[in-house]
Amino acid sequence: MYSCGTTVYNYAHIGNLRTFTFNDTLRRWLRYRGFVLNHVMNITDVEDKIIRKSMELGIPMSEYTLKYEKFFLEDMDTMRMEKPEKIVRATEHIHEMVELIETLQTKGFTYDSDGSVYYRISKFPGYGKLSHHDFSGIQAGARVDNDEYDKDDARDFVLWKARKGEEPAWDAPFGVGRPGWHIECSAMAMKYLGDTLDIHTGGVDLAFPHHENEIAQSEGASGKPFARFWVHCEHLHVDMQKMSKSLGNIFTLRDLVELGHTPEALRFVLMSVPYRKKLNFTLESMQGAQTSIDRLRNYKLRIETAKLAAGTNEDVTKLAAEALAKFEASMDDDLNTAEALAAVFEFVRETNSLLDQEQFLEGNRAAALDLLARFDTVFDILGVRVAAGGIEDSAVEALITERTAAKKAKQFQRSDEIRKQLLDAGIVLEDTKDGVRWKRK
RNA sequence: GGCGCGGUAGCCAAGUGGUAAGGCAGAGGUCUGCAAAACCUUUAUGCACCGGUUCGACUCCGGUUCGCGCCUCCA
Repeated sequence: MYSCGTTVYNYAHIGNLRTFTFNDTLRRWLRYRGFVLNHVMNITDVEDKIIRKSMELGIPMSEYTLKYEKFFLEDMDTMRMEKPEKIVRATEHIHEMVELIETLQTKGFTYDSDGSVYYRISKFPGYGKLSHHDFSGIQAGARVDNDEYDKDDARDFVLWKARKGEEPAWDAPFGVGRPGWHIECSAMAMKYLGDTLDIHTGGVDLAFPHHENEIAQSEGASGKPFARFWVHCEHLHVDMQKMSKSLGNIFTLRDLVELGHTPEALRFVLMSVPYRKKLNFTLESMQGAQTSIDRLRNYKLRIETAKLAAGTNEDVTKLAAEALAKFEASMDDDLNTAEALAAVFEFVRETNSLLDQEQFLEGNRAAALDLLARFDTVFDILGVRVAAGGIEDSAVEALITERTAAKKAKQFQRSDEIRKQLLDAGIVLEDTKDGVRWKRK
């Protein structure tokens, strides 16, 4: 599997993060179903914006890109995304790109213009198939180009850009310069995954022209189908509109954390809408997501700690089996995460009621926990990360013991004091009929 | 203009020829020394509008309307 990664010229925004969370969901579900993955994701670390910004700052391009690559990988980690088996940088595969361009030259798919090399789209009949673009009405050379490039056809795209000024460049048989964006993915995908990949993913906006161009390059060179499946993640919108600088509605993970939201809440929001649908992001939905996560975590805690009567309630066994079946069927159905989530919530509500009625028995505990564990294999939102330097579990337990004693002696002032002290340390107490339960906020 | 997506309760949102999942918010309740937390119940005679097909349509067909995206870099 190959995924178009990010261009490291700035912090990733939540739209980028949606696509990578989708990659992660797909990864995890394939693994859940027993597939062994070889997942490659690229990092674009040479490109117009990067060159311009690093030159403005007067620093080497790699210094600039490494900084944002680091932030990006940190964000992936914070969002609990699994790392692809390989993460590859464009600048470390210039040789492969040059070779691919040479192959295309030999096969007559290219032409030179002012030291740059272009792909001649009219040589590739299937162009436009993936994105349903019909170019039959466009005549070669009909469009009046701007001055920047001298192309024979508006559709043609650059494979190798001739060096301009002091920008970073590499030697190649066709002149000093740097690779075009599209050739990066073709070269790296084929190097690690062969001529034909099983799955190629990316954001919808990449379908045209990026993926269309990848197909033209790879299939032009190899003569074989490039990808068996193309899977595109729809965009995330903010308040019904695409994020853009002019609208000022771009959020990064760091922005949300500063507003007091958790990364898990974002993960939940991103996963609550199937990848193929547009997702309308609102800050209100972040709040709702957190409440939902807390509810699931409370349920898990309840199942783990409740005092249960011996025996097994077959109705619960049946409910758990049905919930798991629905969860798996939903995920199998083109990763319908919304339905999968619904299956779990339904089970939680039903079994919470049974717990209230003491109909949930000791023998049912394992099945419920197994469902949650399987759910969390994919969703990964139940585990709480303990902040470094936080209060130790044993200290919490000791204070709770003291508080319980104080309560028994009706020293409510002291018990409330302890409750407050723990709350300040991020520990929430819950008095239940089975005793005191606590959790980290 | 070309191609495509979508309009489902206050909000987010699944579904799809057989009579509306789920979450959040709201309302009511249970528990409790008080709280907090938690839990439960409840919330769309109707799925943008009009017409058609059908025993039956939110779901199919035709039309209308509104919103959005791609067609240049973009996850």
